[in-house]
Amino acid sequence: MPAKITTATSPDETTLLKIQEVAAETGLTPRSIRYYEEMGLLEPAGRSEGAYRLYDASDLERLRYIKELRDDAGFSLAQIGQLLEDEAARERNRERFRATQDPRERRAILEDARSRVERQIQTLESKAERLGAMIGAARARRAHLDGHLAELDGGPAPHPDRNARA
Amino acid sequence: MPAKITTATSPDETTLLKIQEVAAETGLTPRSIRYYEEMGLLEPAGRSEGAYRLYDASDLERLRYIKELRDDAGFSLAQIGQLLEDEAARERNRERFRATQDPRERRAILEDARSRVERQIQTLESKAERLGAMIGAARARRAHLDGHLAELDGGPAPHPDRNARA
DNA sequence: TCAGACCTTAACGTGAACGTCAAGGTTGTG
DNA sequence: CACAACCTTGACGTTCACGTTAAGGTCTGA
Repeated sequence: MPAKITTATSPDETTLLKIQEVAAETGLTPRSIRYYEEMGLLEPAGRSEGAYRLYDASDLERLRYIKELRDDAGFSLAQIGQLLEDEAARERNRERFRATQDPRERRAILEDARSRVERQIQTLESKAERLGAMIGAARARRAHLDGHLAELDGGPAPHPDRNARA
Repeated sequence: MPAKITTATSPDETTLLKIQEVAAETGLTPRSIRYYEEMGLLEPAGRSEGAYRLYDASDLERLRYIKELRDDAGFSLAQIGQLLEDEAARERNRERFRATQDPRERRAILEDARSRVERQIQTLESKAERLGAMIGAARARRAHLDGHLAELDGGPAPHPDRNARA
């Protein structure tokens, strides 16, 4: 029997992984995973009787998301913590939402959630925008080179400015 | 007289700045600028008689580029070093290009330069792509919330899936 | 010419994000 | 039940990207 759960939320015990398995699955190291927990970025779904950390599918998802934010977006763990905190608030709001029937309250909850997501989008988009500008500059350099290459190929008709986007 | 130059390349002495001025201009600290030099990311255009570092316009440009790569793209200084090394190779190629008349050699130089820029673009684009995916996911969440809000507004006609992009 | 603001190198300090090692407990397979 | 392979919690080490301080040289305006 693959380890009993001490937590209440045990959806399906076959889906629970030990830390090294999670590491293999996510490409993180066990140390990093523990460190993220230490930094408050996640809590394992449960613990075995012997206090082994046990992770479920949503934990994996979260860890992959953390890795994306770290590697792809280049955020610090502190920033990631902020983003995930907003995520957590979103979850709590879902509860509050289901708990009430009052449309006015529901609207408030939804709008709060929306503003949080909006902020995340803003954060990501500003990064993407600046990255896009850098890509644009690089493409311009490439276009310039292409112009010179074409110049070597055909006649010397530079027509100095074409091919702005890929 | 604002400091004599010890280097051969002195295009216009009025454009030369001391490190603190460069710091104010670029938003970096003097320490960071020296550290980047230490890491081989740039050399000041010249030195004063008393060995003060003196920077010209192209140095500022380079430093701003470094800052962009660091802050916006989130690259490590090592990665930035790679990108700038390619940049440097590009410059050397420009010299080699002007030095020859042979179309075959010119073509080779241009194509080498193009492949370097292409690599830079690939690096940046892969980052932008993954960032874009994350933004897409966030937008989907926002759309979901918007759906619920509309549901509260008008009649309960969810139509669950619209508004994929901003 | 000289005071004060700036610069130099050298060296040590710091926070983030882990790596690594030690000492011991847990699991599950033979 | 033995035992290898995993896990636990410390605790200390390491790398990166600087910050800070020390001891001294340089620049410039009054």
